[in-house]
Amino acid sequence: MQKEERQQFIIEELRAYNKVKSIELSEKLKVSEDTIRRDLKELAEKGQLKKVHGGAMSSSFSSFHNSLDNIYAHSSKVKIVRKALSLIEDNMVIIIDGGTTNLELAKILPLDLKATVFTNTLQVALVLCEHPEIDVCMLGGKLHKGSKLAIGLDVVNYLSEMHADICFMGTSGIHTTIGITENDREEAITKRAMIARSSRVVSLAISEKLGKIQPFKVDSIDKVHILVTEFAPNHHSLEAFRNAGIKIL
Amino acid sequence: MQKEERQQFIIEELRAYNKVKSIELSEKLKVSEDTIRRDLKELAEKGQLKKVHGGAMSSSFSSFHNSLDNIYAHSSKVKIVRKALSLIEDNMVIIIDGGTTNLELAKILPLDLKATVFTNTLQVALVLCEHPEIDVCMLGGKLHKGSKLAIGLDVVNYLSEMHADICFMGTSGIHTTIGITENDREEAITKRAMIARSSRVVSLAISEKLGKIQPFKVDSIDKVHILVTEFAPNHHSLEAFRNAGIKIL
DNA sequence: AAATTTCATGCAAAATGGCGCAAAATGTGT
DNA sequence: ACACATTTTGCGCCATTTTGCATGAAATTT
Repeated sequence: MQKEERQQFIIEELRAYNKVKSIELSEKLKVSEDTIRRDLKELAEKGQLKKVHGGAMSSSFSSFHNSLDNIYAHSSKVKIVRKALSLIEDNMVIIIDGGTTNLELAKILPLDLKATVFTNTLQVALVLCEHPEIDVCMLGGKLHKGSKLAIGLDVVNYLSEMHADICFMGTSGIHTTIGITENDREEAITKRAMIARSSRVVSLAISEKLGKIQPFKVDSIDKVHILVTEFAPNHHSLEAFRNAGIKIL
Repeated sequence: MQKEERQQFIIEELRAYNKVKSIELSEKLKVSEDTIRRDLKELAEKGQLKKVHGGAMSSSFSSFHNSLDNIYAHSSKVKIVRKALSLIEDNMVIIIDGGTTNLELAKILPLDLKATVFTNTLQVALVLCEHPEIDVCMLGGKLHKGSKLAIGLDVVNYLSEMHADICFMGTSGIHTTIGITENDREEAITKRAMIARSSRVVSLAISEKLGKIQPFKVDSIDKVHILVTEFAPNHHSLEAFRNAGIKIL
């Protein structure tokens, strides 16, 4: 990957998210942070972005905020997806479900990852289109407006004909005895189908979802193999899940 | 392998990937890197690409030149979709295909329009999610990265089970005798399926697509019922299409 | 205040670019 | 068919660019 291409990518990231972090860029682009820093310096001199501690932001956006962390308020989700990244290897078949945490996962995937990804959410699909080595398959069907994801019969039908190595589940509620729950019936059914077609099920859940119960049951707790939260694995509130036989990351 | 042939190949690679590396070209073309360098130098002097360290990039891709003629094209697209709007009524079943013009159409749809819309493009689906009265159905399948739309067997299968009142076709090339053509085979097949399942087919085409021919045939010209361009309906360059029995808007 | 993270600088290794030259290929006129 | 000019190509040599690492300073967090 040459310099110009990298810088082009940085500009695009900036257009999309108004902010970039040096570390994340270096992970995505597989170069050292020094190189990223040099890129940012050059682009800053050309006036194409504004450097800030830890990264850069779109120069037009900068007047409103002056710290990256204001923009990165969702840092617990970033923590989660960083950990989840370790579960992904080249040539996997991956299902990525809806939810903002899963969207963060898609954004942080290395640019050169080779994989086949099935997703029912529009934004995840859009982000993955930027990855040249990933085969993206959109699970089609009636769209749920709020969450911008496809749900219902069409998705379930499609899923029934396939199999994935790993499934990253968005989580509205996860409870040690009740299991996984959702607040929409069709969404619950869709998730259940995803679980059924995956060798491994990973639940990405910010801590506020732990112990929460939603109206519609997705599946029992033993279907979840791995739980990833922003807490350290030995955190006390994860005790019950560990006892339920779930691997904690 | 002749020089011209090589340089042609480089241009094509550039069109496909927007970037090329000298080493890879020298391997693919079985010549020394020096030769490639000389080719790139010549092409750069002719303005057909932009040389960068380690290879070259598509010159249009990098700078604002691109965005400038986007702005120019944008105004004609807005003209087109304004006219196309008159074709839409409440409670219709609508297919919206890919392309930037169709995206403009989606953006301009009245917020209170009641309709069922099928689309295979991610951005159109996202825009339509903001419309509370529109049932949006995403046509799923393997995604074509550049155009961010679902193409291929899955889409065709899904279409075969439905029927729409009207279909807004993105247009890469439309020619009075050759018909509608596309630059991707699967995209062509997908469009053909859309046409087959719609009572009325509308081609939204900025003038530069008129008379253009792409490698893959979608369907014959008599499948198009209505043609919408930025020109006034009596414009001379639309004469041939009117004679072909197409209604001009 | 201490610990961690990020930044700047210098440096060396690796990759890439540029130039001249000679061999090979191609074109041209007789 | 032959000699000669022109173009194209590959190689060697060296300059330049790029990159990663080490070190210490600066900024930020705990």
